[in-house]
Amino acid sequence: MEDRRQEILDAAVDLADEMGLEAVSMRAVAQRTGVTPMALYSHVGSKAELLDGMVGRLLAQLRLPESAGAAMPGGPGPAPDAPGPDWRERLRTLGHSARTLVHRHPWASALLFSRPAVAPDAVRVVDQINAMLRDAGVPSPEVPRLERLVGTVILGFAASEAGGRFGAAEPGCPVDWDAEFEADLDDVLRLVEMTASGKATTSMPGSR
Amino acid sequence: MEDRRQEILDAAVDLADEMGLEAVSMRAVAQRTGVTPMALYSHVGSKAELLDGMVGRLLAQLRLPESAGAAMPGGPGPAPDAPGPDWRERLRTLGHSARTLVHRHPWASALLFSRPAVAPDAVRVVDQINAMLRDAGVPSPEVPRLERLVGTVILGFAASEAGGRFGAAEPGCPVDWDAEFEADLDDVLRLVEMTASGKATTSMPGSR
DNA sequence: ACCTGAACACCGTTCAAGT
DNA sequence: ACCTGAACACCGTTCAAGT
Repeated sequence: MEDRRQEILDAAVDLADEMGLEAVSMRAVAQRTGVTPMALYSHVGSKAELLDGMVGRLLAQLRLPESAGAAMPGGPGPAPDAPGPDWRERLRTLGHSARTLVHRHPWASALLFSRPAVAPDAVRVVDQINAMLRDAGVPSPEVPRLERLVGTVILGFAASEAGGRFGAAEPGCPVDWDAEFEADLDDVLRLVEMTASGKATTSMPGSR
Repeated sequence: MEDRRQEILDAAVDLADEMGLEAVSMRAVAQRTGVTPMALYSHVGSKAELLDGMVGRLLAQLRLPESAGAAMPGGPGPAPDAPGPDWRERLRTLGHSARTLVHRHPWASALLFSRPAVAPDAVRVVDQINAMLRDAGVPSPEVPRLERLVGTVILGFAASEAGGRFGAAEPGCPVDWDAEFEADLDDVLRLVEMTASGKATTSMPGSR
């Protein structure tokens, strides 16, 4: 029964949302689940695994924009020319979803930097971005690098907001963070376009 | 005597370098300084302040590229036309310094996201980047946003490397991270140039 | 297979006391 | 002003024992 594990993970996420990540102890999570601390170890192995599971839950619930030409009504046949949202719109949507997720769970931003994109929920996101970049016309050898760059900008912005790096800029000049994020997304899109159109000098020769 | 404080901070930095950040406890730092745990509180106030002081020490030792037309030999008179390294070279140098610093102190990347750029050592870096962007011709209202974006890309890359987000990409296809960082810097430079030349639509209207 | 209780080796921090 | 020792309320995890 993996049911119990999910229950534990959800309790831990709720606890982090309400009291902060430092309040997430094996003992506190156990109490919230109505069980003894040691009972957790049958389901999560260790605290590190608990934290991994927590970000996994979050990534799983991240709503991804549907890829172009997918999820069309009218039968299982492929519809390769169906005009789904174009890559620009999909990338913006993904960016907004990710930022919203971090707003909702600020404690997650630090963990997202420290866990490799290895869990299926994480590779799902990576694959989505790769697909967008290919649709944009980015040459194949540049796709992985650009995927990491796009992820770094989006995640870095959200982490800077959540962690406080952007905090308390100028007291006399309040910053509109929504608008700034939009402008950053614009810049990222332009970068992708430039790489796609070959205006950028290819600075990544054969990997090796 | 602020001397003792520095001694404590350095002991903590050494401890983090050797054993990781989780080994940095008040008790361990005290032992390394040859003092009782409680004696630390006269100098650092709390553990949070200790961590702040640690990143402060690191930022203070970050070697910044000399700004254009500064530190010229031959008297205190201003030499506004002295050709120091151009903004491109200075930004690359800063990027490499920051990445090298995080390589040397991987534990610092998480802290850099969670502390506002408020300490004098941090604003020193921010001001440097602002100066580079002005030299590049970025319009004034866009300078602060672009400073944050540049910082986010550089810090985000270093944090992804140090934290493990980039870890274990494809086993069959090793990635040259030095080359990737160089390519990312190229992209950032191009973005700055575009903003400077006004090719980018100004997406940040009057704040508010 | 899952859960319990006691125990071990730790934490950050407060407090009264020393010099 | 700076340091000490004891104490408080916590940690993650191991281990033997229960069902």
